Amino acid sequence: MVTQSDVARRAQVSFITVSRVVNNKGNVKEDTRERVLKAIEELKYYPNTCGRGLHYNKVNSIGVVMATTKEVNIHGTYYYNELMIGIEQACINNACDMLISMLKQYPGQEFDYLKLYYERKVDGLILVSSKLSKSQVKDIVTRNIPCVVIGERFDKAKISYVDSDNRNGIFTVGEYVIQLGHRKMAFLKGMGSHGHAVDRLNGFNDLIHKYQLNIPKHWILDGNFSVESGRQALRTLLAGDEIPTVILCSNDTMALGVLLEAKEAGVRVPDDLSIIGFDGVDTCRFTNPTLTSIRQPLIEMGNAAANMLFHKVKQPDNSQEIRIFPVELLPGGSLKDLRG
Amino acid sequence: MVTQSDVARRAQVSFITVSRVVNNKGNVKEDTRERVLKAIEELKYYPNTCGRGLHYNKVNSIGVVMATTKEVNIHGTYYYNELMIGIEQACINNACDMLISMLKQYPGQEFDYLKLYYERKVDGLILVSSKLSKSQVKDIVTRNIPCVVIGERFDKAKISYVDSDNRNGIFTVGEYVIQLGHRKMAFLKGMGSHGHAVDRLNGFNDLIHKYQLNIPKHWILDGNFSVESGRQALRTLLAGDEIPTVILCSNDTMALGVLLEAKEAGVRVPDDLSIIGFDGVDTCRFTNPTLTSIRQPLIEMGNAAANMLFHKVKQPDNSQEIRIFPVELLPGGSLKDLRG
DNA sequence: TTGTAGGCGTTATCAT
DNA sequence: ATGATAACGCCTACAA
Repeated sequence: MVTQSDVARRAQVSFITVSRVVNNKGNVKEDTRERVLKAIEELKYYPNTCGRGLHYNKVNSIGVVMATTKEVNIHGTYYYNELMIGIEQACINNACDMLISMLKQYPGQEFDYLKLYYERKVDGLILVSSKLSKSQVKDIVTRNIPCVVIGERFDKAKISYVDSDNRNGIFTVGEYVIQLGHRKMAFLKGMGSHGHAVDRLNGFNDLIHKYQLNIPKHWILDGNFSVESGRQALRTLLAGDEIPTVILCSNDTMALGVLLEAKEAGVRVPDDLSIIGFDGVDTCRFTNPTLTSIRQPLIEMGNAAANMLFHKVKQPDNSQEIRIFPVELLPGGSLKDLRG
Repeated sequence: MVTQSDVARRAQVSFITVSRVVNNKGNVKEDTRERVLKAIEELKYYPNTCGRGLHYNKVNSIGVVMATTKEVNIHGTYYYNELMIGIEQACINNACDMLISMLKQYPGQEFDYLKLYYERKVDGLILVSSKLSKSQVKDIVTRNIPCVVIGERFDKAKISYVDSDNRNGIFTVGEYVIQLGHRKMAFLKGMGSHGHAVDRLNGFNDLIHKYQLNIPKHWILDGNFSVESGRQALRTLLAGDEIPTVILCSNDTMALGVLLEAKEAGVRVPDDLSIIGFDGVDTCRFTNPTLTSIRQPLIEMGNAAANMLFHKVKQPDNSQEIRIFPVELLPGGSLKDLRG
């Protein structure tokens, strides 16, 4: 490894002069400066992050933490990927690298969201869909740990977060669907451990209350965000004596499952059944019919979270910043207008 | 920040004893050990990566470097994402974090592939589709820098790499297409700066030679891997007096562009024109007709590269390891059988 | 303008 | 079994 001392020896100066040149401090004769720069170039000297980090207590990386089990591929999941696109852009603008935590969740074990920061592997954290424990929340607040959560809300603790308006989104889209003449609506839930899945379900319940919809209990279906659980949901619906005119799904992956199953079961979409997804993944545009969905601005959300984080890293305080992003209907062929 | 000294003070021992406990060295009385562990727990002490890194010259992260311009979102690109899924799995198994380089490529400037390693931000590098300079190659070899390249080949220098058999893949699929009765074939190129784009073109040229195909020059089309360049390619073809029966595209994104443009231009797929992509992206399964493509086992490739890298990190040497993965035809509705 | 001394948090070596 | 000391590479404060 090439150190400042190596450079110093070659340039015939003391290592401290090298440090000055590297950090663009003044007080170095132009002559010496050039000799040092030449030596740096020749030896390919790079400042050692550990050495620097020890001093500054900063390493110029931020961490992205997603509490998933070993089976989930972060990079194979649309939701995470879109967020990362936004984070990525912010990192580029802040000349900062992005460390992905490979820590995995195991049942019955508290997930260590803050590890990367405590170890000083990163200067701050983006916590995606994180269920923080009371003690973790307390640590973040009292120790001023720079972090921003995406997709979970903290209304009691002063933790900054970014989220989309899931509840209101489902509600608004639901109202629109009702205007199109639908009353027989099914809802495919996501995993209850995810805050946004809960919010979406709540939005649907809001709808039921406001419009006094009479929805059979078994039309509120359990799902786990997978294609297979979408297929299963449709099979469950078909087993009943009546089927709804539309099914709202808590994510697109499940909606695609419903669509695939419908094709195989001879259910015509949208004539026999309308399908609405949630997320607005690329694939929506290519299915037949195209998939109507609800789009969250994930890229912007990731970007906003990262920018908030960079701000915190520069000026650590325990102020709480909150940003809620509206969702929008992504029109597609899988939703039928029942009027006229 | 909580240091070993803090723990030591609380546990009434010297900081060196704390170090012993943390690293599971022997020579600590069970009694003291427990006192120390308790203090660690209470104070939430975590070893500082910088401090450790300085000593071990290892930080337990590997770097993934993709030389792209600012406009490209790594996490928005199927090719990179699939590779990362494979890398991700290997990282999990090796309890190692994954640092994504946010260094960007600027015209007329040599890309600094090795920065992350020289800075000791990571213990080794995965270089994706990297055009290394002579000097970089030399540095890697002489300094024993642990690194593995994906998607570019090094036959003169002892640099380890993983690649798919692009050339032979296009050739083999081409032979199959010919067996189906096609002779009028167009080819949509990728950017010449990418080694695999060149290999694919070479594979097509092999085909032309072996089967003495008489392909008009303007059926070998320029492309840049984007949807738009796919659309443009079809417009170019349609402007000619004759159109081919099939177009082989250097990636799926362009093939999707051709498909979209065909729909708008009233060209029936596959009756008027067969389309074959390359990559096997998810979207292929959802288009109408489904897209025939050529699949590279990107996940396995990423995984193999990462495992090779971990091996090198553990035992640095300048041995060269090479793995070439076969590609396979991904059947779809966009390829017509012209026989009978 | 340049150099010396000390410390950041950790671990290895050597002493006690 | 435990502790003191030095070293890793770097930077700040002070001295020359």
